[in-house]
Amino acid sequence: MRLTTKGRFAVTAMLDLALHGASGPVTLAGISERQKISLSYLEQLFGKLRRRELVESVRGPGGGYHLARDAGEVTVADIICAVEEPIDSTQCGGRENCHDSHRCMTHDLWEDLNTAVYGFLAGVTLRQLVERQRTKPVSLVRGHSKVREPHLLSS
Amino acid sequence: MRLTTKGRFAVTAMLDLALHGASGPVTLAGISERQKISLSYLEQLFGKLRRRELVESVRGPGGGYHLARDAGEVTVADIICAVEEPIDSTQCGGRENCHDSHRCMTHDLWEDLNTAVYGFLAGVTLRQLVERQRTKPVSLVRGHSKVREPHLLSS
DNA sequence: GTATACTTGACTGAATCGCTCGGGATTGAA
DNA sequence: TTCAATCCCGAGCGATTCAGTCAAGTATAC
Repeated sequence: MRLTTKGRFAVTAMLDLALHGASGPVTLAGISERQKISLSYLEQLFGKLRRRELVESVRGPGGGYHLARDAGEVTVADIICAVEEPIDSTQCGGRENCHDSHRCMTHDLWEDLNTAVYGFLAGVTLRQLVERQRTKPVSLVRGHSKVREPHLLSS
Repeated sequence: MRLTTKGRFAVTAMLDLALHGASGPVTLAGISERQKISLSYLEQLFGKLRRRELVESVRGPGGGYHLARDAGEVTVADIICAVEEPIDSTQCGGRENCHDSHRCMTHDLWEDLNTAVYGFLAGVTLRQLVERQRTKPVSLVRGHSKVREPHLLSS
């Protein structure tokens, strides 16, 4: 599990899709304008999201994208895994080439941390993000010194 | 908060340090050999770890590195933040250039996810990893019990 | 003095990131 | 039937980061 701005773009775009998807397909041009993400870059990202069956496309005029599943069935982990390059999590590969007493220490350690982070993000659904976005209208930027929303953590 | 193999190398190296630090300073050459990480690359990583005051160095023959604090006071998040490049978490920067109704949606969303992941990793200490490594079969890191204040994650 | 070990900085090939460009293919509407 | 909107796809590009090398230091123990 890798975390870069690429994943953030994808999550942002999916959230936009969920927010605007009520009235028919959402165009990438719209997302591009609202979220200030390059249209061509969005096309790349949505190619991956479509291949992972997180979104479905409607071609032709009036077309666009819509979620392939209910927002409650799509997690942040799904989205990030769809677009991020896979990380090569092992150098010993769980195979033969680690011999000494610290065999696979690296592997186990990182795999566990990885799993934990993944599990965390897999507990956050798009629906949660949508609701959080709707109930918390935008005012706070800097004054946000509060502890984070508990429902994001409890997963 | 970015997650790549670089952070994994650093965590692995710090864990090795914690495991072997009982009998004096640990040399990078030793870590390199045990963990199969390039010595020169370790030098770079430990330069950053030292500047962040996570480790201290002892020069000369018999020298090496040791933890600057108790293993229970060093978290995985500390280590990763020390070596990973900072992610530019905003394009609107919380400033003027986001005008429409979705102002800062991106910013808030990602910052919250970021904070949550950070908080999770900040709940895992080096000591926990050491103990888990020593008593092998213990299941998991999952014990991030309490919510933490998200003070300084933005940089 | 010399060997050991940390310290620093420049550099490099490969990969990835974020993005552009130029073309397609498909479809609804005029 | 034509046209425009929209998705689809691949090549390529400049910048950055990754992971690592190389070459020089400086400090210290012996």
